[in-house]
Amino acid sequence: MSIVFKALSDPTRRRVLELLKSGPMSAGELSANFDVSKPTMSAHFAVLREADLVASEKIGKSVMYQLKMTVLEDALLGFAKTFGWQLQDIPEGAAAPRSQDGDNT
Amino acid sequence: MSIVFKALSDPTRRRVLELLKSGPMSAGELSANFDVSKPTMSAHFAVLREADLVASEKIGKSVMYQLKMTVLEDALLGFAKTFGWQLQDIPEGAAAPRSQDGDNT
DNA sequence: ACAACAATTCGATGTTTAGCTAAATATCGA
DNA sequence: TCGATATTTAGCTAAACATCGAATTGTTGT
Repeated sequence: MSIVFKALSDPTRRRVLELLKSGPMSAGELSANFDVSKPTMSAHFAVLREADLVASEKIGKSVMYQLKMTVLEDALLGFAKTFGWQLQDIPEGAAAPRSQDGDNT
Repeated sequence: MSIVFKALSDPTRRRVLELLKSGPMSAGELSANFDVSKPTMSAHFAVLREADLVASEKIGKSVMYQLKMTVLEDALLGFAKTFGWQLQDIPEGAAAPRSQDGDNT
């Protein structure tokens, strides 16, 4: 659980997860969204892999990354529960309060 | 948001928050629950303070710490929302799946 | 004033992290 | 096999963290 929170404590990694929300993406495609070197991104991927938040599969020259939603959900839920909360899916059409991201640092 | 997750990435700090769930406690009382030095605990408190997860007030010789539930809730919620989840209070008498804590490392 | 206590700050040490460049590895197409 | 492309590994620096014992600050009771 600590390693999941540690993985989430970096904005780059959180955004990687968010990008993966819409489907699997290659390391290269993901990297293109950030202003850091490929090796640095690779290190971030390694952290996410170690936290088991993503699965990786080599396809041809590329490595595809896929979000492991349930792992993320379970970690968050596990913690939330100790504070008397539970997670619930927001219904599809529920006038999304558009990702009011706020402080992303 | 990063600093909140960073604060939560340490089991000692998570347990401090959990202890504070049941009400305010002094630095000393909190420290008594852990097997680390006072200075180390003090550093953990500082991290929690910086993340605004706790409020501190000096009362006599002691410093009382109080959990800032709403800050914790907002941080968690803010992140959960980007993944299509929302937080909900678990109803009081809801046969608590007793804090099945699991991996706490 | 002073001793006792609570908590924090200080200084030292070892570990981890984010970031870089350069080099190595793996795969594909010609 | 050669060259191009994609990703990771190696090796490094600088900054951040965790932890401790010792010293310091602030408060209370005598």
